[in-house]
Amino acid sequence: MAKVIMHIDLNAFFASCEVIRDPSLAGLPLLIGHTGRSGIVSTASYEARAYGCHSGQPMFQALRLCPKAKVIPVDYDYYSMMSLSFFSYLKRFTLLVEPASIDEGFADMSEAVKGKEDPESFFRSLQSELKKETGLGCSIGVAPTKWLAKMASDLKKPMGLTILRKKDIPNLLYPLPIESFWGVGKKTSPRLREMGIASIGDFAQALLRGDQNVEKELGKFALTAKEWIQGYGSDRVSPLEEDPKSIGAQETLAKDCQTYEEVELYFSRLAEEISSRCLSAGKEARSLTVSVKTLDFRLHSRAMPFAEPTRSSVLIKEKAKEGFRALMDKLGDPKIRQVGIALTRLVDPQRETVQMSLWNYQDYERKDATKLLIEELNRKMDKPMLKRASQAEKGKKNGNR
DNA sequence: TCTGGGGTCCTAGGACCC
DNA sequence: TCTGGGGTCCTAGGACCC
Repeated sequence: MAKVIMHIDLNAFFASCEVIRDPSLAGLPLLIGHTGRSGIVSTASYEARAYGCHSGQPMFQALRLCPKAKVIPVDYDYYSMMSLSFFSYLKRFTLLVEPASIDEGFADMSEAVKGKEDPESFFRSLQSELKKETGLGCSIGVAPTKWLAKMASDLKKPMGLTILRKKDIPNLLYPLPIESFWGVGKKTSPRLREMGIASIGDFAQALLRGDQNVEKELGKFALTAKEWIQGYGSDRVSPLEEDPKSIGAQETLAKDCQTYEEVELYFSRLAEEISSRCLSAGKEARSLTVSVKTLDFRLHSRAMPFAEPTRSSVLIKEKAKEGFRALMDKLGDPKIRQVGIALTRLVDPQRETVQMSLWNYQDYERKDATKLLIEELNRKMDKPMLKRASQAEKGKKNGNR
């Protein structure tokens, strides 16, 4: 039985939030974003979009297009609050709500629409009630899979509503330019165009006949895309929050730098920040990745394992410094415009005792490894923890998959 | 005044073990 | 001494999304 998946996307979310806070901004061209040397537009209000402004654009370019636009700095904490009230509104209809980002999400409405004679007016009123209650406008896509729902919600903006059935795919999606295929970005679309694929319909045909060039270009994604366009993608809405796989922060430098001394303050800030976010997430990191962006906008990175899992800002900064030096050495001390640190290979501190020791083992000289491992186990582990952890390991090995 | 910051997933290649 | 393949773990870089 086909599910009823809704994708709901808040229109010009940051700008809407600002208008809600200060209604005198209504109807004005607004640019929400940072203004510094490398500021970009996070969100442009629809009035600003009429001038060609859009998110991701350098702020100075947007201002050239629309000099009278009002620039407002991003207030992420406030938008996060508004986002929460948006998602709790959705939960009135179903608990199967999956946030996809701060301003969009999926909801499994299969139960909610059951027995409704006129689903369209049901979604229409869901939309207008949200607007009435919170001031937030949204576009809604309804379809049997998440990908189709996402594509549907993009079809009409703002305040759009599109119900897309499998049989509507050729009519509604095939005519769209290849660029609007979710998952095909600005690197892949020109390559597809070179192969004569200009529309989603062309793309679908190529995938369905198993075009070798296209498959080679897309790799594993070819199979996924083929399923999506046939209406067979995932329809599982999972309300449970996933564990983060990495926690990182980066910052564009006030001016281009070359030495560690010049960027040390940035590293202090970044280390503090990710350390505290790691604590909030209840995680520790087994590795860290330092990255620098050179003047040609290329990103270079260097992974550095910790001796044992940590979230200490002191250790993070120390390790980042080491990695930075190694990276700059390898690159020949280029000028850089951005630095970043990310914590990776995150673990739950309480449950990782055994793995932690095994990890340490890899860090030691091979010849001493066994001895050190035994010492480590004796020193670090209380017996019950050891028992629990090894049982968990056993369970994992014997478990499914 | 050229182009942010938060992520996820994929790929290719290397190290190491059996 | 040479050859070799499979599997796992890790790294660096890139594509994509909001």
